[in-house]
Amino acid sequence: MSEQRSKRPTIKQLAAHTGLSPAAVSYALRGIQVSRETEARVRAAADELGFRSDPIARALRGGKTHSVGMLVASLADLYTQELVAHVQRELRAVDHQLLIADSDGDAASEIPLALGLADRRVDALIALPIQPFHPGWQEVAGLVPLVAVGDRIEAASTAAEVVVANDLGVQLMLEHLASLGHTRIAVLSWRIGRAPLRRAEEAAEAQAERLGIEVRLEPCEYSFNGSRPLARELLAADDRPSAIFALSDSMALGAYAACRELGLRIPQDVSIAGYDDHPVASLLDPPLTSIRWATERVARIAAKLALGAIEEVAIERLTIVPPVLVERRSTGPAGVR
Amino acid sequence: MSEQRSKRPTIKQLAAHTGLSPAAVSYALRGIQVSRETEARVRAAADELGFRSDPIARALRGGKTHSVGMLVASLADLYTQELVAHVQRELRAVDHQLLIADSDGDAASEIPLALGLADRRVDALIALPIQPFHPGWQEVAGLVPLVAVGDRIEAASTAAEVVVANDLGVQLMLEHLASLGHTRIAVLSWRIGRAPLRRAEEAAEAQAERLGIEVRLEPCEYSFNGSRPLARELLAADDRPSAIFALSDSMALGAYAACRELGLRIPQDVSIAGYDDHPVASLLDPPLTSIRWATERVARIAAKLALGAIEEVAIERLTIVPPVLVERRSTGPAGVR
DNA sequence: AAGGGTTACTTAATCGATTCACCTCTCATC
DNA sequence: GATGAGAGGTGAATCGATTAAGTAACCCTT
Repeated sequence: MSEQRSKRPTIKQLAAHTGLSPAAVSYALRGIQVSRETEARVRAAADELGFRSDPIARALRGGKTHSVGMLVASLADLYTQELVAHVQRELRAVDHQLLIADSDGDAASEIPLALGLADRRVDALIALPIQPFHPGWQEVAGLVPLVAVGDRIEAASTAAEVVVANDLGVQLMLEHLASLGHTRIAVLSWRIGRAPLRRAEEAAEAQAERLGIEVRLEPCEYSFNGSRPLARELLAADDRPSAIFALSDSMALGAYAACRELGLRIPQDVSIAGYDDHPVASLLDPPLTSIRWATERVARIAAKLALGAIEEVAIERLTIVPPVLVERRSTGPAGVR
Repeated sequence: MSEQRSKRPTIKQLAAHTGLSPAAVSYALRGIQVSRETEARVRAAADELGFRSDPIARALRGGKTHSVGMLVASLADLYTQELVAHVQRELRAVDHQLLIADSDGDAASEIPLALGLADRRVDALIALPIQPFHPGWQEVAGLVPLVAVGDRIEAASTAAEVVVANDLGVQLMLEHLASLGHTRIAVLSWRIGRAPLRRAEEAAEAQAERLGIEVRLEPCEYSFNGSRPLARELLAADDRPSAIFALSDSMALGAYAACRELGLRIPQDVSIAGYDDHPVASLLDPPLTSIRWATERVARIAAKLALGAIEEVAIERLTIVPPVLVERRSTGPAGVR
């Protein structure tokens, strides 16, 4: 029972073991161009030796790798984590591997990371772009079927897009806050100058003008730990906003924590609103007003589209997901300070 | 400006472009065995043509892939998501790729998934094992440096282990609940018969005996959506437990949701306790009593260990993380029903 | 029995980078 | 000026699987 050869058997060893050529074994394993008898013999030998086809070798030759890449902007963010989890689940069902790259909000690293995934021969790439206008996407799309999620990728011909109408989401929330009498609202966005959530920010500014309210875009790390100190700073200032609208629930959580630290009551002292409607939103104290956009469904669609693009079947090129406002108790009438 | 050749340049094209042999280019790119002049020329050409070394080809030849695999038991779980996020961040800092596999609680798929990651030539594998005694780990460990997180992998000689003393964590919580007068406690665990959190369950049973309380292990999906219906069922029963101890915060969230649905107050009607102390735990209504074990630190350590194993530097073989009880307001005296 | 068409294979090239074995200079040394 | 060492390369094999092209055997047809 010497387990000496810790090496896995190759197709060559299978060939030797069955008295066939490597090519014949390769064909047999895929059940083409061989007799029933040979196929059975090869399969038996494969089972006996514990043969597993080497994905790396197959990839090099140009075949499918049965892997899908996913490029996200912040794995520290709850909704991104949800997306990843759901995509993973879909992929697992069809025995595909998930490769993750996280730009961590750094716009400059987005394209290189995408190219890196393409280099690893992912069969498709699901991207949550932060720089949808970057020309580099064109090169990426030339290397691998590209599925854009959340935002459109304008700079390239993607295989498919699942777009959340974030301009509408922002509008819904700002209208809600404005109707409660809030006129000075801080919007926790993204590290400015690096990776603007451009469309959402533009929508916020447009709505501010339309509604006649003041909206301040605050650059932020896209996570709980990133938003807490910022929220604290904003809320401790003399001219603190009467409402904070975080462009993700994770950031809203940071604002909650900041309120706790400062002894501010939600929503009496300050209203907090989130975005994404993560499962925890309804369980917070108080329950968080947020924008829901069917994270799970989006993830599923994205995964299906990626797999569809791999199989080269016809897929829906553009899916637009309309977000809805979920009003809970973290937003209330603006105080009279 | 024809972008016709969407193919990336290979080392062979670099060779043609510089008038050298492919071998020389290969050496030059790594700065060995070539003159300064040649090296500079090759680098210049590489930049000009936008050359990126093919990780797949390198992997096939046996070199490093600059990727690390991570095998988790439920990507739907919040603490797992945290671990993944932090590991990813560490890897990104050294330009490594993360490959994820999720057994989704299915014990039978754990070893095949690990082998699948090994097949993809990950340089190291970080695993959160659910079957630490499975002999298959030996084969995995023979193929790739293996870092166990959370639980020990008994069946194989791992490269390193970061072990959370979950028996202690379970003990702390059960003592806490017992001291509050709870004598009938439901422990939300794991789908029984598939992937027992064996040590935690054993600890729970041992403590139940020691403390003279009744503990019922309830098989559960390791996530918010998995625990909600189960918790609802438990709480709707006539002989409902006076406390629910969920072995992850995600499952505790499901219990919260169930309480909302049933109109039960926490902790007056039922105490809820979690495990992991996720950032949201303190922001819930009421704040969740949980067990903290430094998720982020564990993730960082695991990543460092994996990278250390890759570099073949000496690393700490065994790190034991002691969990602590974080008492908040979701647990209270047992009611007098 | 010669020709055409299958079937079931084998041989060899290929994917891109690495590395072993070898070759050719140059330069210092005796 | 022969000897040896080292620098700076080149050629070919290699990793494991796939696939185009070729071949041998066989059956069927006329």
